[in-house]
Amino acid sequence: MPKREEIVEAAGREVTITNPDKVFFPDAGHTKLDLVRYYVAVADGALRGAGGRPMALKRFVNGAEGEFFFQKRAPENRPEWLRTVELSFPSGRTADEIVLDDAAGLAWIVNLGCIDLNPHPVRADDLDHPDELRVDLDPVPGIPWSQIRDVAMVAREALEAVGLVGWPKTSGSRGIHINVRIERRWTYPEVRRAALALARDVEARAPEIASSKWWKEERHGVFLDYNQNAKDRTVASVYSVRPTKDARVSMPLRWEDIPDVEPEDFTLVTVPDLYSERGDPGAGIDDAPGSLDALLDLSARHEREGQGDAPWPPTYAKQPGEPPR
DNA sequence: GTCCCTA
DNA sequence: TAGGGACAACGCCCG
DNA sequence: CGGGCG
Ligand SMILES: [Mn+2]
Ligand SMILES: [Mn+2]
Repeated sequence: MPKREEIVEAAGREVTITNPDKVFFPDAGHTKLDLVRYYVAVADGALRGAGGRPMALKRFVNGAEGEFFFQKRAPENRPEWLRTVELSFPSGRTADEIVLDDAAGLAWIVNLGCIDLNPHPVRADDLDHPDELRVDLDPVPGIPWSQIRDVAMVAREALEAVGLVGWPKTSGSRGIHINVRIERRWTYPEVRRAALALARDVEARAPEIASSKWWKEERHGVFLDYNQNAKDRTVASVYSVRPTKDARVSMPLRWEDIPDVEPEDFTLVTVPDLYSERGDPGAGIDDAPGSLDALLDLSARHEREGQGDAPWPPTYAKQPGEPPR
């Protein structure tokens, strides 16, 4: 019995899917081909989040329950229509990362074993100026969904206070992400400082349930992970399927729906129908890029009041003004 | 998942 | 030609 | 050297 292959047509191209019947989600029974068909069905929405941006590949070649590895450098053998862009690292090393433009690219990376999409917050034509600030809400173990949702609503108020509009989504795991479309006028360190100022403001508004502290030992409730805005960090983007038993999706939400939804409502099975019947709640994200001026003013105020930079993650060189790590 | 080498 | 092995990120700070 | 953290 030769190994079966399936040719999938997407965006006017034919993409070969090897081992289409391989079970990627044993519990739910979804195959690799199911995953490809999912992404083709929600391609416009998924590409609004991941398209046009360099991305890291997180590969689960043995399915969601298997080991994974990251791959930054695009495979040498790739279709000529697949775009890449060269990223540079502080070490001087470089990587040609994949940039998705259409559903065919989506299908092609799923064939590699990618389950979720992990784009950088920049567009391929300007790798130094993010157009997205990411508010990453990470609950510490044991925190209920109701509290995560409450912190999200506080974050919405804090964003509104500095003239910004957030676009919320379930992370597909336990948390919430709020993406903020911004003008491409600030560098990575500036966007990170803006995210830190927002995290501190949310903690000040809701000190019982929110924390901006990097050290796990000092955290409580929901941690606002400002470091996820450092250069070279990626976040699973909208409509990404996550490697959970039930194939959960990172689902864009309308703010008014947040009180009524649970993360488990959104899966590889349920989302395509929601998408075709109710449309994409994140469709307007590109309409009005915002300014970080007010949030950076808040950061400057924090600095004057004795709250300067906060710790950076491992693998980053010590920054000027950074407290002990 | 794919490539490359070897038995 | 079947099968095994290699390979697929970022790479610093602190005590 | 192990442990920090996504
Ligand atoms: Mn998170
Ligand atoms: Mn995080």
